[in-house]
Amino acid sequence: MSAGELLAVVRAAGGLGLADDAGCWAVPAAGPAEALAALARLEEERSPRWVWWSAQEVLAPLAEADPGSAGGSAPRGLRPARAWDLAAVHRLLEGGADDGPAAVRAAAAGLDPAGAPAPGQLDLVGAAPGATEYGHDGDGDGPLRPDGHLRPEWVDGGWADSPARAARWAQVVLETARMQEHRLQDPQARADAPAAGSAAGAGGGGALQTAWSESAASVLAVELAAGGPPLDLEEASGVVERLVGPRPRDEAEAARQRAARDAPVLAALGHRAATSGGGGAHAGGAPDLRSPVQVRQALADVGLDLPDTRSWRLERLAAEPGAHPVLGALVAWRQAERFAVAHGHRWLEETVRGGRLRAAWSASDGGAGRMTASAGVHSLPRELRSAVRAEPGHLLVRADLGQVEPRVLAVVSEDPALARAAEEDDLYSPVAARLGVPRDVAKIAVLAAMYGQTSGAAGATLAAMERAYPVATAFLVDAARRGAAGEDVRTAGGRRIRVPPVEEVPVEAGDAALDRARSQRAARGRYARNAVVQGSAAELFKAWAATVRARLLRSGEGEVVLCLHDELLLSVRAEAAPDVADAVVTDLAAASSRWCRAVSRRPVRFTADVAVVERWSQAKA
DNA sequence: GACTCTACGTA
DNA sequence: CGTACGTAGAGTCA
Repeated sequence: MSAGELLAVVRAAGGLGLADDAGCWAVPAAGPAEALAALARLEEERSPRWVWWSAQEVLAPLAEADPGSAGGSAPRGLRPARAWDLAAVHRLLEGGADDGPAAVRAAAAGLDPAGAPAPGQLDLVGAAPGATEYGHDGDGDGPLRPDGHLRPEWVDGGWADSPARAARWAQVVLETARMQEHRLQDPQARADAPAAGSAAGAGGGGALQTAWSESAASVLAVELAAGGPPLDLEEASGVVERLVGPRPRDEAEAARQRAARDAPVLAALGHRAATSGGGGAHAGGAPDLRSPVQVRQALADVGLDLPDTRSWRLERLAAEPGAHPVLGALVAWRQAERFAVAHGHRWLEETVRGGRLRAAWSASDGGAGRMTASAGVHSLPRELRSAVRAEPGHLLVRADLGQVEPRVLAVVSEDPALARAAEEDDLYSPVAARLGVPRDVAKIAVLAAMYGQTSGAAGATLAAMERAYPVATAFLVDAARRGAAGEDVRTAGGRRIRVPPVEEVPVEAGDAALDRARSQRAARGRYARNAVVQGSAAELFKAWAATVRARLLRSGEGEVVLCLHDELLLSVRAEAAPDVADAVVTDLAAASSRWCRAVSRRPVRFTADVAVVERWSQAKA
């Protein structure tokens, strides 16, 4: 077996099931530590491409069990160099939310997903001994039903719970990967929604590359969950105290603090503050500031009739001469309240453990397949970023992709003029020259084209955009057209973006129904138009992140601690930081040119700002 | 308890 | 009548 050959693995109570092209076998292991040792040995000796239902399922328990993990917060457990994640590839091929084994197998085998066993469903017919239609199956309790679907008893886990059975389950895992591989390279299998780029749509190596990097991102997501951004708890607590006050010792004190925060706003509204004592939010008829309805009414009572109470509206009014004092007070209250509720003391207690921000990470979420994180890690307020701080002996390397979405648009649309603009460090300056408008107008026009914005200043420049970059514009218009018709689209790497079907409206329907249908179609169009760019950008980002991860894995110099759509944050040993910073740029060049070759005919330049910092908040060098 | 609405932080 | 995400509280329905 040479490096990179597929090796399927399944965990079971008494050990592991493994399968490669030569067959399947069981490896008994008394506990997770023994299982980890066995897998680590295989990684060392064979350097395979690991195949699993999901990285999460296999890797997360091993990380927990790693005996070398005591004290350290670096990634633990098995650190695979290569993976094939059936769930990740399934999401790529099919879209949708269900990426469990039953759905994955059904799609890979080209079976009707409706026939797949639902979770918890007993397959009485298939499992019944002597059932005639399955009588030819000499393996009545095997992993597969004669119709090709998985047997529900195996899906639920109970029946694969010995090393020997796990080995047979691993055989199924391997076979499913081969099926996915075939489908990835078969244009017929993906005729439902043509790919954005040319190469991926035509099959070939491009699709495999995407499957590999999406699988690597899946591994990275598990490692981010076990690691994550280092947070200086004392410093973070200081920031929170400064912004929302000291940590309350009990609920009564918390209520007093809330009342104290409310008081200035209520006073400006002409109300006496509610007396403390939790629950009595409406004392003296004062409005509940946390209720948008009551706030709007209260503002109306002082002569401010507003359509809603959004902060940007309040801020604009507050800035006017002679503005009502409640406006400024309310804006300040909103900021403090928001911070207290979303990133306050309770948040610190719940999400910081062992000096790291602990979150659940998903490698491909939402419509477009971006990485997501829970616990508000992706919406960490700027004020807290100074507390994301390198651990002793380490430094942070932060790297941002520059203008990634218009560059990605150049790739997926294969627009030669936009690709030429991407040669510049600042893509928008040649675009501005070509459009004959100032740079900031050009930037708005490009973004508006990608987001489907038609109103305001951007709308006026759209026509110029269309003349200057007809290929890119036509690409976006076509994606929007498909979306508006309720048809699926695909990203550059071939990710299927499911577009919900549009509602049919009978001709005799009233104006209101027709308006609703029109706005629904427009919304679907904007969604699809944006998703092909945003989703393709997510793929490029993950290819880059996977390349960086692989380098850090080989060198042992550090780890990825945060992925934020177009930004990477690494924790690396201090002495290695300058070299790693250089390497991240090299890795982008390698990953982006590989990605461009895989998904299109046109190379496009990508850039990154990289800096070595102690704190995340520090400016790029 | 599950759901929608409003709101707001990030990209 | 610019996209995506996660989160929280108020309010509604069952």
